[in-house]
Amino acid sequence: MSEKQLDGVDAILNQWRAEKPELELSAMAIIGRLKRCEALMQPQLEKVFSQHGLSFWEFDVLATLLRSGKPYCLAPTELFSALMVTSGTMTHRMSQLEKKGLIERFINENDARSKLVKLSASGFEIINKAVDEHVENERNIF
Amino acid sequence: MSEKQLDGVDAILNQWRAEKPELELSAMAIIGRLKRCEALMQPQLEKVFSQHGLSFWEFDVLATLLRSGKPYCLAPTELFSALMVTSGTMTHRMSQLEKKGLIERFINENDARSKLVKLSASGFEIINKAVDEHVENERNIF
DNA sequence: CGGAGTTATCTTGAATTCAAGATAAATTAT
DNA sequence: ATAATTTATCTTGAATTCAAGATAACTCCG
Repeated sequence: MSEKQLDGVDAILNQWRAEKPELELSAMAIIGRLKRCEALMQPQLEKVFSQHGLSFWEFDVLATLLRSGKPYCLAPTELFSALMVTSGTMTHRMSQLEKKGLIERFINENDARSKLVKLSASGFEIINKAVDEHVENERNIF
Repeated sequence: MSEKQLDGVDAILNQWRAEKPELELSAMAIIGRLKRCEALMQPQLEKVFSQHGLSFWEFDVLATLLRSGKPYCLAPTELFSALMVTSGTMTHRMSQLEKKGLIERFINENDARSKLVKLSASGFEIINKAVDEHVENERNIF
């Protein structure tokens, strides 16, 4: 029953065995395949995003707003914390999404340091459909 | 025995359950955790690289040369194919590594279109040690 | 109240990457 | 042999990101 299909990771492991036989590679094998999984999955996921005119990061921001629930509105810090990017990156993303009309921004009554971010009507429409297809896509990947 | 420790992915799944209960999230749960794993591992791996004065991509290029075996020399196309980046990215990486003295380049006698890439003596020293520690680091991550 | 420290955001400049096009060398077909 | 095609690499310009520093608004304490 032992499978002998060599994959790309096996090829790399074999090179290491030849060049540095003293290395204990079991951990590398697992981490390597984990990375491989991600790399193979990425383009598949992006296919669905682009069908809705979205890039990966645009999907990410809009989906975060959607799943936050009504009124689909968060402060920038909540967003970049959830998305694990810097505040500077978030500033850039918000301005792009605002240009595309997918989000709207407005004053936070409770804290003048924030301009809140909210899904626009069209942003909601688009991300709502895109999420459905994304989830279906993830299921198909298995 | 069922663990009830909520992780970041669980929190996201719960948000989706509240906002869009019709979604079937089992695939998202797995893919989400896979991404989470990668995101958590990355800084840990970079810690070792930086101890050797290397960034992630520098380690990647040098390690690819090392595991190719003597004479630690490949054509640019072999490198960017292995590394899954574009040729333009590879051009940039090679020029940076050459500036740092970690690789050397020279004429390919068999094909004048290529300038071959070879680990320098110092490049070999550095990547050889870095790989040892990297493998150890990967083992510790478990 | 008023200054010190904290927090939220934005700005700037550099690094990294890719896509698309340009260039030059090798290969193939006539 | 030579034109057409393919292959290998590099160049260019745009996109995305981050780190570090700047700003402005809050909070807290005496």
